[in-house]
Amino acid sequence: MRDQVREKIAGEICLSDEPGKTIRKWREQFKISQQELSRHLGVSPSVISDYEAGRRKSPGVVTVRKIVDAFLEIDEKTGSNILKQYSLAAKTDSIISIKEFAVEVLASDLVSKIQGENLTPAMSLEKHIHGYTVIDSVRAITSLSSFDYLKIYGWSSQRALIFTGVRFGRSPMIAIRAHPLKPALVVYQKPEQVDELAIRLAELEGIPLVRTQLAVAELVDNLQSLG
Amino acid sequence: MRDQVREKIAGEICLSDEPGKTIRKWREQFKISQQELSRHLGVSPSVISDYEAGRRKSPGVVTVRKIVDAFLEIDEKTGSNILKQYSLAAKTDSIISIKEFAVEVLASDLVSKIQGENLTPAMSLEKHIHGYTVIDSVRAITSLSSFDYLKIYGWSSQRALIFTGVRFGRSPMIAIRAHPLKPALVVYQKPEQVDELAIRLAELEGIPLVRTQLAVAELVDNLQSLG
DNA sequence: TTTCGATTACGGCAATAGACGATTGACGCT
DNA sequence: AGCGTCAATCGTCTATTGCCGTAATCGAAA
Repeated sequence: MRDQVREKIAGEICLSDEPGKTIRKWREQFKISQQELSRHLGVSPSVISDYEAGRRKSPGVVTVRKIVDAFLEIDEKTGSNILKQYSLAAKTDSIISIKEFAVEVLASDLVSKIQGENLTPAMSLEKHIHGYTVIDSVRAITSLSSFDYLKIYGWSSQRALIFTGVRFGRSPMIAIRAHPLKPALVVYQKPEQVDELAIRLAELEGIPLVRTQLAVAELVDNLQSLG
Repeated sequence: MRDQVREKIAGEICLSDEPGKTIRKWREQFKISQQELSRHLGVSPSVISDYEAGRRKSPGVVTVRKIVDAFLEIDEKTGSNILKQYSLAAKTDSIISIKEFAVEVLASDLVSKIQGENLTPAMSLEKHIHGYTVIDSVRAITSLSSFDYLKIYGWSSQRALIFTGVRFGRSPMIAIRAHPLKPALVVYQKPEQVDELAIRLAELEGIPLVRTQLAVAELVDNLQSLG
């Protein structure tokens, strides 16, 4: 990814009618001052200013390369890349229960334990589950950000995600599709009904989708007795 | 797609320790002779030979740009065969239009350009936009995986995501909340109506949500005239 | 108001890029 | 052998880059 960003920036500067302005654009995006950039490159600050002002109509590729590499090196030195900008603040009131199994559990055993009905028979339940998370999906819609999904996944993405308060089951599947990490199993607890689209999305992701009619308390008890 | 290949080649030449060799590599892959390239650029053939031999250690970006554009133009004159072959990413059905701005654009300017109405007045439009993606949201639901979201975001998450085919606007916002990268601006193109939840989700993410009644073609034209 | 840090504008200069033309070499075809 | 095409090498010249230093400007803070 670093090399792709590197190439992207260089390409953009190279192709710009106003390479100086593009250099500035990227420098600002990296939140780097001209002073800092000039120090890093070991040149006078007026050099950077002149480049960005377009004094040089056709900077050489060696110069462009040095500048682009400086952007990346300074960013890495300060540890503030894009992904790390995201807030670490987390809200956990959507997580009803979460547990890592001491011993991995077969998905089929878990489904049996919660008297689950497989809505995606084409999906194998011969998977190993390392843990589960029970999520209040009504709360999750409004209170969970992307980073919170990492909390939901806990230590392993090889887990069962169980959603309570589900009406048609679309929203959880949409969120799962959008997130880079995928669960091993998805369970809807007492949904009003399960939308056909939700089943299709599950199949597209290759994730078994299961329905259970157990109450939340019983569901959690049964899950905690596993592993 | 053409612009991506263009940028790729330029970036590669620019970043190469031996730009001359990289120029030759791409010329050969486009199956263009030095003679043909020199004729197209209106320079002496020895100029091309000198560049490729590395006689110039740091060719200027204007020169690189001319050369790259010559590759593409010559290829296009003969049926774009190489350009098609070397597309970097298959354009998914869901991406109607995508572009990186050469110079960042203010969100407020973009919104004006598409005659947008801000549905989240508490959200500032004083943001810098680096690019946009126009997404067919009906297709996106079933056909886009998490990886494809990275394509949507292109190289900068400081972009405007524009969703067409929106009914209530819930699904796009849910997907955005679930994904680690956040856009700077979300636009719904001619939604049936915008669900209150969608607005709330946008506010929770601190992302301005805008509605536009422009037709897709006009919307894309206006966007492409930016930056 | 003063100070300071950041940025800008510009003169100056050595080194290099951009481009030309002449010459040479390799190859295939007639 | 002669010719055309393609490519390589090199001397040369003009324009521009890469960089310096200096002075001025700007905005924020004291």
